Amino acid sequence: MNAAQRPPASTPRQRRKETRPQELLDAALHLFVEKGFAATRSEEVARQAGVSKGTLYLYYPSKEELFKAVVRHNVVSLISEGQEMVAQFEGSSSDLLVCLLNTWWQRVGNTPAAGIHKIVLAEVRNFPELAQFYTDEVMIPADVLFCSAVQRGIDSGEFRKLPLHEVAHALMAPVIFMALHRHSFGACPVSGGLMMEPGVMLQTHLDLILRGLEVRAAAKPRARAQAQVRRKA
Amino acid sequence: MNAAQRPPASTPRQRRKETRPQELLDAALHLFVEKGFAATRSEEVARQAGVSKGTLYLYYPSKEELFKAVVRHNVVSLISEGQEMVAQFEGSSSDLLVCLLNTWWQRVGNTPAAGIHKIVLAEVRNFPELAQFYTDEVMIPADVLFCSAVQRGIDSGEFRKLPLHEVAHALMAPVIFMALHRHSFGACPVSGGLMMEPGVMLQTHLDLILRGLEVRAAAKPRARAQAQVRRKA
DNA sequence: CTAAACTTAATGACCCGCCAGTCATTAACG
DNA sequence: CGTTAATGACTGGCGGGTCATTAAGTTTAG
Repeated sequence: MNAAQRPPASTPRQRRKETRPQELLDAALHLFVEKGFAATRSEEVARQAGVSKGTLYLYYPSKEELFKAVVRHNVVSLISEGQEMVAQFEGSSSDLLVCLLNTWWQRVGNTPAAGIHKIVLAEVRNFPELAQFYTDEVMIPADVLFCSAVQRGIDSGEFRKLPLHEVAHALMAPVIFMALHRHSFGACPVSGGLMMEPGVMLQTHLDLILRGLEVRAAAKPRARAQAQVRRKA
Repeated sequence: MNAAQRPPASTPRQRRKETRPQELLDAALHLFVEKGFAATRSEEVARQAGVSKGTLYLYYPSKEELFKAVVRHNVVSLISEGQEMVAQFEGSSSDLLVCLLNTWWQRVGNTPAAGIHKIVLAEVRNFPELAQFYTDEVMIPADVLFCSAVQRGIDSGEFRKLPLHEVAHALMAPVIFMALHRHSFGACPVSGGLMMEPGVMLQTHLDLILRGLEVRAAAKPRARAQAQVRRKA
């Protein structure tokens, strides 16, 4: 919307080598999340950061490299933070999961950073190099992080023995999915959209899944229903 | 990949008014899912259907209308099918959910149709008209469908009383999310991708969530952990 | 302390390829 | 021979990336 807000409208052609990269990164994050990678024009990123297109290419050699820089700056660091939390946590594993998901929501889901996943999800097939980059630097570390938290609960006897990756997936999917929607439909001025209170959603989800993970309770009435349908397929 | 496979390479300029729309729809579905809406060139759709670009515009007035036709043809019908299943089902509500999710996976998740959601998720913000269209014709009916299945379980006393929309969300998110990934990273030739067996995933997810929904079990040790974190936020 | 000379951040006009949608022309079919 | 399905060259606009030019800030000379 408001182009060139940094220079107070009276200082064209400032030389500020130090602060440019950060400003470009911020502008790029917002626009990428809003429009997607391919649909974002590099000139618009420059404008939003208060510089010309040429200046942008002075700091980042291509749009793709700019995008990678955005990812590195906004996502990668958060994952190692999470890993530390898992390593240091002292309460029950249920509480760890509660803490992990709540923190994720505050630090990622509720910020533009979550929009990055939307972009990547939609566009990796058109940009194979980004697929490798994002898999290595984000997807795999995040998976490891959540698997280790679940493993902790299984080791301590607090959780049932279930397939690690699948549980991690069931754990993350609803929150990521909600974040995705907030950055697509949620940002559209559509009457009748399915709004959902994030707090209620998180609480309900945790309530459901932690009960599902608990080790007690009589075992297998469910397994039969499952098998029954499977036979049909 | 293989352009113009319909005409046996020796019959240019066939007149086949009846069959063209279906062929164009098929070609469009594949390409939209693979590349996204904006990135798919209309000429390529025509090529894949074995006609020229001009012919495409003879049947659909614009790319956007073509897309809507694809959605109507591939998604909308499936939802009413699901509604019928809920109405007619005679077993327990747990079995209904099992059946619903398994069917969804077979009929949507595991087909190109699921890729449509990926596109929409990523691109609605650039095409506001599509937002309204998809909300009205897909999102809301699907939400109603799943909510009614959960409501059925609550009414019968089989499930705990929990917020409807949120439970429906927790129910659908992991399967839709898996489908999304199969159409993005899953389709990339990336070494080290997080592959997941859909069968195992579905089973684990249902196992978790159905236990979570069950009405028995001592109630609130979890609620406290939740509140504890909330206070921190 | 001023001014000329120099270094380099910043600019934006320009190049080039791409693509949605059009329309005058062509030819299949009855 | 008339109707109309099908064609593809064409237009107009867009956008990534470049590069010769401009000027902000710095150093050196007088």
